Amino acid sequence: MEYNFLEIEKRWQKFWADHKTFKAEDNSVKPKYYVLDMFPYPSGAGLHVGHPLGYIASDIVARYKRHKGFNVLHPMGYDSFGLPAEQYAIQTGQHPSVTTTQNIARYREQLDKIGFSFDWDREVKTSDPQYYKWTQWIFIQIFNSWYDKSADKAQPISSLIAEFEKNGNGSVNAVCDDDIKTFSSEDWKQFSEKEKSDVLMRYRLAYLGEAYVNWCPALGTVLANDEVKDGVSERGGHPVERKLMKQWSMRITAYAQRLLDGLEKIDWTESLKESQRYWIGRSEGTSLRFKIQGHPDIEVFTTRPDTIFGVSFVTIAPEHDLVNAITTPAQKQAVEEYVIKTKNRSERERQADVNTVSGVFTGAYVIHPFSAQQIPVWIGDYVLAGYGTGAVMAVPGHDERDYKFAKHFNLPIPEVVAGGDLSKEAYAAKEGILINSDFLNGLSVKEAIKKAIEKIEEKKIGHGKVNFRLRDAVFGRQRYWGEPIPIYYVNDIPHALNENELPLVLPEVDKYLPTEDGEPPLARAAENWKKDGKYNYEASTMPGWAGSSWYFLRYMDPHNGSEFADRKLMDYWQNIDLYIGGSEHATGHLLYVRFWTKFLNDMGFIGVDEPAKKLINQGMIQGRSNFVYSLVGSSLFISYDIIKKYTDAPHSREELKKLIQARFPDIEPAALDSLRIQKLHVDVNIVENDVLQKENFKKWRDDLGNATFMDEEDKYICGVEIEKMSKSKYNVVSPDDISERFGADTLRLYEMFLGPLEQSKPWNTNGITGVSGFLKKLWRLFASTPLSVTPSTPLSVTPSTPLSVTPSTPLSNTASLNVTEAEPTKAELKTLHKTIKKITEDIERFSFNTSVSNFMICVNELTDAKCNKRAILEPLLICLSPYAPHITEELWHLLGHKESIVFEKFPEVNESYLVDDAFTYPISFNGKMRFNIELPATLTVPEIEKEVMGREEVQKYLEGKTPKKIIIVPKKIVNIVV
RNA sequence: GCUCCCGUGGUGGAACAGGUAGACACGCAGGACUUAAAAUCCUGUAGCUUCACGGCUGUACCGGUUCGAUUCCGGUCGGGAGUACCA
Repeated sequence: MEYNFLEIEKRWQKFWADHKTFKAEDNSVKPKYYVLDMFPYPSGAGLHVGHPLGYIASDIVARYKRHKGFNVLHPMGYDSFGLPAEQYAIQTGQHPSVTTTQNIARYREQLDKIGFSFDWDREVKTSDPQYYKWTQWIFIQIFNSWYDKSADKAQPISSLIAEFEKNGNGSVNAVCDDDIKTFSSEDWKQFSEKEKSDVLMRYRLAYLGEAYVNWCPALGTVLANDEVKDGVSERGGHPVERKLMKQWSMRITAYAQRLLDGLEKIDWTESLKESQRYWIGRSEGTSLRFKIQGHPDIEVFTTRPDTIFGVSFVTIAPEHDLVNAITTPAQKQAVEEYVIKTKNRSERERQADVNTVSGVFTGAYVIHPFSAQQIPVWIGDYVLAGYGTGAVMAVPGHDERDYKFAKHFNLPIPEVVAGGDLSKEAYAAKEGILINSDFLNGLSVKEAIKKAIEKIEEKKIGHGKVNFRLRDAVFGRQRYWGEPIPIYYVNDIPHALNENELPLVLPEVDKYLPTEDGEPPLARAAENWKKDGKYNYEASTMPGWAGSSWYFLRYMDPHNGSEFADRKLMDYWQNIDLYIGGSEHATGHLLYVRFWTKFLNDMGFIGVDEPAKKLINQGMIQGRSNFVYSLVGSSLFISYDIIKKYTDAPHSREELKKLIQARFPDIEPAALDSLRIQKLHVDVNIVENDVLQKENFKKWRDDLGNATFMDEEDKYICGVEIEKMSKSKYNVVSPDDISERFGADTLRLYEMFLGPLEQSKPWNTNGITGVSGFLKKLWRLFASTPLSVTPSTPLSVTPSTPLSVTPSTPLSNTASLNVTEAEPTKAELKTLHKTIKKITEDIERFSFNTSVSNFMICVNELTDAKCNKRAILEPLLICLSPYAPHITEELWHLLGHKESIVFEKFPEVNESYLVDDAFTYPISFNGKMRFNIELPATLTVPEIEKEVMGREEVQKYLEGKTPKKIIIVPKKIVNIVV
């Protein structure tokens, strides 16, 4: 009987699908467990071996938890809106939905071959109108809300309107735009409809507002901060510039503090929490107003109010509102030139040379609030318009950037905190004693900060303030392939659609490009794409992160047509117990999904305020590229080991020439003469253990048919480098190929065996024979005949057995196996229970690589013991089934079971089998090992001490001296300190 | 620059709470079976030293705490990830 994995895996995958084995129950008395993978964007390239890594881990946990008696929710879906499908559409004219559907089908086919236990009935696709109907609905809820600081939660906008009508906005404590004028209830009632709408817009959590955004001209759209890396777009790498635009945004800043606090109670990795903390960027400081003759005050934010007497100038951003107003006629030209210059610099240039100091004097002066001195106002692009107030009080003595600026423009650098050497550099440390600072003199920095805030508040020129680095999230995208924003305009006033008008379905367009006058592609929609036939819809669409910000909830009730999900179901499933995905989503998706969860919780739609209790970032699997070395001008390929030997020094190159000439006399003289060697990527699929398969290589490309090889012992060795897995590098390994050659179970085990889940590592197929051999060994434990007298009769197990065989009538029967009903020995029970214990611990702490090792140890021991007893093998199968579901299911049925192994209870550890009769203690003196003593394992610590001290060898070593201390670590060691 | 993570054999990696470092696997070497190959099985495999028993050195480097450190603390070097004029 052979282990025919291809036939077995296909058959069981079909069985599970037909029987809906992995259906999650909505009404269950069992405890729930929700394991979720970050759903993929279905790209055209299909899956490579790196993609399923996290899915395999989550699948193991899901299957394990089922064995442990949990009702498991383990769904999968697709984040199917996105840029690549749209760009493909622009090039080919093919509708993105067509490409997306094809890609999804391909993904599904590949996923199915790995034997995942997903409940496919719950599949969601963000581009499905029945899904994005509810994305739009949630958008409307956010649009119809404002953030009440007093209650510290979102509230319906109707409550704000009621307050305006009653009392105006005087006592409203909201997170909103910061330059809203105060109005009374009478004022409010006088406002026109448009004015009312504008005012409300400044309070809404989803709002249309003017803001500096990341504009990407090449993509023709705005991008969120997390979609921009190093000044270029994350997708495509196009330059990005700052642009003032009217855009839909989300007031995520309202949730900054709660997003920060929430991190404390969730089990995510420290590094991930750290990057979210950094992204949110809370800083405590003081807001402070400087008076300026004839103009509104200039407000600054500082974390160092203690250095107030060290201020020698004030710097404002080039985009600051007051730039034009305060500039004196004499400076007007210089300022204008500077402002235009900085505006034209792309964000990337601006970031690239952060060390170049630039700025210009406005000619204006502010008055120092305490010393009453005149302080010059400068413009500098090191001050960012978007952070704080866009203005800083410059303290060159104690801030590096101010220091550089002052040095460059020869401005005074007063010292107000003792401890540094200001002739060399700024002293920015927050320690030291204040000097030259009037009422702050002699205080420590900490005390001075407190005192300065007191004085500032006393003078009513400012107050203590917390600032966040986090900016509101731009929500509109000038793209086609996204959710339409459910807004229409009547006389330029935006209105949200009603629930019964959803979904607002994405209209057909003739082209997927912006219109000639720069409107987003949706503006190309036919004339009749209008609300009630006359009102224009919003033409921008939602960003990629909209659909993924709540999908974990939709899985709980994916087909609900009347709500985004039923509250009862959401209360049962709560939130994700284990979430697995890449760390690249740390400051994007993972922040937005927390934001929406908190919002939905505020509004009472859901009962949880964090989406995931535990999160694991799986590492990236890199590609392992192979190279061949061609002699330019010839068809000769030289093996890497020869290249390595002969290319370092010039004289060895001469030797190489001679060598080539000796072995290949017919070589083209010109090629030999120049001896240029070109390194070329070679498809890793025609390389085995870094040895080139020459025949396949010749067939790989047409021009290689007459390739000749120079190598040693007929082995052409390829060069190796670790790179990102990509088609162009010919280093993509497809999971399909691995499954075909070794089986899906082997693929699953090997991906886990490769190393810790969270670590990035290169894919290397070389080691796979280890796990493949392990499964064969396991099979032989059941099917071989090491003990039996008569070999098992070979049943009709031809590999071509048709799939129609229903697994409830097993392919063959127990007779074909060689498993006995004999009583297991103590040693066999120990092997089994040791394994159960280790595996349980391994899974509970997500250490999948060690658990694979532990299975191998177990099977090795059982093979050595020639153990083929049912009482040992059956529990082992259950333990292994989360990892290698197909082979275990097959053997389980061959053992005569009718039910799927999926529903079996996970075996419990019986500790009594693990207790040894005797235990060997290493005895050390002062930490140095000397010898071992065997003692009964049941002894208590004092008994061990007594026994050890009674031994002749110990006494001999002590030579009559009394030990100072005896340290006994039960089951480990006895250390005697002399 | 800042923040976080990590440095263990030829390789991937184990060592979970400070207690016999190198489990397990790959690779390599030798052997068995075979006409041969594949497959399978057995033995060895950190370094130095010893005929051998054994001994010594070893977890990037330097130092500390401890009877005992891969593990804890301080410093240095090297690698990776995130982030970047955030006042």
